[in-house]
Amino acid sequence: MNVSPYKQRFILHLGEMGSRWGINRTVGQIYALLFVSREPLNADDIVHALGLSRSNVSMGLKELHSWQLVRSQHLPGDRREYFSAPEDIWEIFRVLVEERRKREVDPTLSMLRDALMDEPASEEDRYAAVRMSEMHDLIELTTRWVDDVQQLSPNTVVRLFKLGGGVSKLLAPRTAKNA
Amino acid sequence: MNVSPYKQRFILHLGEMGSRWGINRTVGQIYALLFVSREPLNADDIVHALGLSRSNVSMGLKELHSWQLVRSQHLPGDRREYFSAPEDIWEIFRVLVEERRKREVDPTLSMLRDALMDEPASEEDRYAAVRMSEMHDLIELTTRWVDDVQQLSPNTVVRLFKLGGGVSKLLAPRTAKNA
DNA sequence: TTAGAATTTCAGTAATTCCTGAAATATTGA
DNA sequence: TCAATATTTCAGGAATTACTGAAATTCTAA
Repeated sequence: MNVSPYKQRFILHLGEMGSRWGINRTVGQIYALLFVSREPLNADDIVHALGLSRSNVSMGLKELHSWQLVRSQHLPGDRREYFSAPEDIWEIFRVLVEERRKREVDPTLSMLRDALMDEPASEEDRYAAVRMSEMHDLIELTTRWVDDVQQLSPNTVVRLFKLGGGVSKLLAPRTAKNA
Repeated sequence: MNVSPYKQRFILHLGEMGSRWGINRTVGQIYALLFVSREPLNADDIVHALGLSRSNVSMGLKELHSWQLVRSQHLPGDRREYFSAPEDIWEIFRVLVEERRKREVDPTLSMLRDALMDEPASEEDRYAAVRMSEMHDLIELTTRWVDDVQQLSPNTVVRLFKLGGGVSKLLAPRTAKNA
């Protein structure tokens, strides 16, 4: 169908990358198509643009919805549902980070928390406990920081990120307390 | 075989999570086992501990090696190869971030760079170009920042992360130039 | 060199994930 | 309410990925 070669390249790439992420090829393609489309699309538009079956598109949109990566709306005088990716790239980024965390990090964090409640029964297990708590603490530190930064405005985040490693100069010199 | 229930829980969990990451269950289990083992293990140890086939363990270790997540060494008077996960959790974290970036982000970044060299041929493509460059810029900003922070000492990173959103107070007030 | 031990490769099978078409369900304008 | 249109569900087949055992290769101590 009529997807320009310009868009096509992007769509095919995100489809391939999809499998390296937790999503499959067609879900990646559907998202890519919506991302570069100025106007919202209905399911049949997507079927024709990408050559997928109607049911596959339905399932793909459902999955993207569960990731909160697509919005749906109705156009006046048309009873079909129209889909689009949110405009704001920062919003997209935020949602993506949050959803990946929910799926890939949180379960491990809570499993570690639980497991560390148990008393290790042997020397070996004591070592395992140390390792697991190292992992726990690192994950917790990182996710807390991510939560915190999510609260800042995009502008602040941009300035912060541009500062890069230079930010360390702003930190108070190390003391016995926070060393 | 003799993996304590304490460790078992952790190993099984990381196995399941493996599939949400880019690795499969057995690779996840092998890594988990090494991570909580004080002593390096040889391939047969792993076979017995996890009940996998010898060839599967061999392939799994190879994959972990390609991720730079395991080290191998030889013990005196034993010609078998012994495997371990690096001690330093920060080193592990750094490697993980770097490898995932290499696999999941860099290909997209360079694809976007390439694609954006082409002249969009229509109004539609012009919109696609804007979206793609938004994506490009955000990825570049983020990965550059990650590179930068990787240079800091773990201690500095901990202090920085603990600061969380509070870091914004340290930034110079917004000016016309950096707004 | 060579025999035995350690490791890797690989073809075939098992398991999982993906995708489709058909049928069922839901929605809405008349 | 009904009929037309839109959407979802789902069983089965296609495609992909994971795993195994057997054979090939590599390594090393004697």
